[in-house]
Amino acid sequence: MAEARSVDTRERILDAAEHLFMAHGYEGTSMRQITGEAGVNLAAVNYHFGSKESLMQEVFRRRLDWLNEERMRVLNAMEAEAAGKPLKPSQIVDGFFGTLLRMAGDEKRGGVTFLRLLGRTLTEPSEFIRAFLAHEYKVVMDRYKEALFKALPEVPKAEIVWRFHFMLGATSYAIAGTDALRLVTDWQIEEEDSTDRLDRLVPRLMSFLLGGLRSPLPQFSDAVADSK
Amino acid sequence: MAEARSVDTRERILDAAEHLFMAHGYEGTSMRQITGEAGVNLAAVNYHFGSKESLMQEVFRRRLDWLNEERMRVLNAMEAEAAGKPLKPSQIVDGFFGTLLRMAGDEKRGGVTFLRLLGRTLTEPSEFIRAFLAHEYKVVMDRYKEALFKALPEVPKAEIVWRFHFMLGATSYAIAGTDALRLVTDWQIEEEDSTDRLDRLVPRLMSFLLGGLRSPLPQFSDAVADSK
DNA sequence: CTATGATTCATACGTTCGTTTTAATCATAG
DNA sequence: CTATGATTAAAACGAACGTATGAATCATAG
Repeated sequence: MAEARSVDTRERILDAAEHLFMAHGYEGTSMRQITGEAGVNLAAVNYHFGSKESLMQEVFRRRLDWLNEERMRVLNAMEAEAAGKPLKPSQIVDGFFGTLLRMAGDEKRGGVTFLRLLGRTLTEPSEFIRAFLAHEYKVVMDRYKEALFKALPEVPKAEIVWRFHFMLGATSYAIAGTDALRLVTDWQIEEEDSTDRLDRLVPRLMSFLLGGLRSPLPQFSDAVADSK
Repeated sequence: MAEARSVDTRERILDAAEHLFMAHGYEGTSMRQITGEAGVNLAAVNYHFGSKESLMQEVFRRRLDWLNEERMRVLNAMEAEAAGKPLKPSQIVDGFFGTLLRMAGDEKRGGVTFLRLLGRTLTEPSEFIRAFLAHEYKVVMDRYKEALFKALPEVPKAEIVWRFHFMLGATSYAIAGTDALRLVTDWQIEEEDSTDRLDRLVPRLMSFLLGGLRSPLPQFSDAVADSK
């Protein structure tokens, strides 16, 4: 079997697709752009992946498989160490979001490009993408939610789920918008080079997420006089 | 001038476009879908708006003009009341994000549909949309950032800008993902009807945002031994 | 060296896209 | 009632899309 060339071609296509999907979105990227940037023939995508949709899924699977396994490894290790006792919220948050962010420093795992793609894709309208991501994420997400339930027994589960959701959003923006929202915020802050910025983003975001997660519970205006 | 029909048509197109852009994204929505749902002729969009891009801009302008003016009104009123003294962070956050969220309860102003569209679009890849939104947002954003700088004089400005960014992300997800991430999180929480959910979302999110905003400042690992 | 299967290539297919054109229809002013 | 300008309608445009086809090219097994 002659796989030497095809592996190269596959990888080149995945890299180009990852980059272009990040920059222009799924619908906004054409097969001709992808094969053009990858320097391969137009038909190569359908030959190696079958379709554009399958290519997109493979782009994500290539990175998410590792990420989710790593998250599982980290959580398992922490829970083994704790020996049945609840984990600290900061541990759990770091296991889920910190692992993700540290992935950005690893160019072998896609670096910031994939992280930005992921950040943007979580709000992507395309149905099949959301369904695919939901499926890929579900098992890990459930484990981390359970850990949070255990770590914060006095907080209603609904509240924890909401705050997990908020944390996802803040993280997604922190990644995706590292340059996207620079336009909006205009920054005017002392410039840091990108690796430096990433190093500092982790503690910055982590501090914000933990502050939000441990914030006092909201008081609903109908808390006493409940109408229904 | 016979404007009776054209106003109806314009509005019908804008409503359909708002809904479809929210559901399938800008690139994922075709002119034929829009005119089909609006019940108007295909050529009507180009007649009334000139192009698909201009239509998209008009969809946003119709809502954002009011929103940003309202945000300005609220901020001006609060600052007038404070008479030079710094505002409370909770006031500022509520003025910016609370105003946005309460817009969702106002069906005349687009309701949840527009809010979801906005949430998703802030991470939209299309260049012209981001540029347009940045332009529309800049003035208001700057005023609110200044207010936060004044309210939190002991916090470095860079940190405030980052946290504003994080808050935007959390809010965006809170809106856009009200059903998008239901797949991912699987919820399994007691179901609330949608108006009830929105009523409760505001204090929930506000509590999270304020917790994050006022969280202890992050400690950078190189804080003491600075290499450069 | 040749045969074989994997891969690459140029090219074309059928659709759908946003936009444009030209004619029909409408509301209203004179 | 008729003329006029605004709006709607039907049809078509070229371009770009994702995909499929069949021949050329490659690496390797026998």
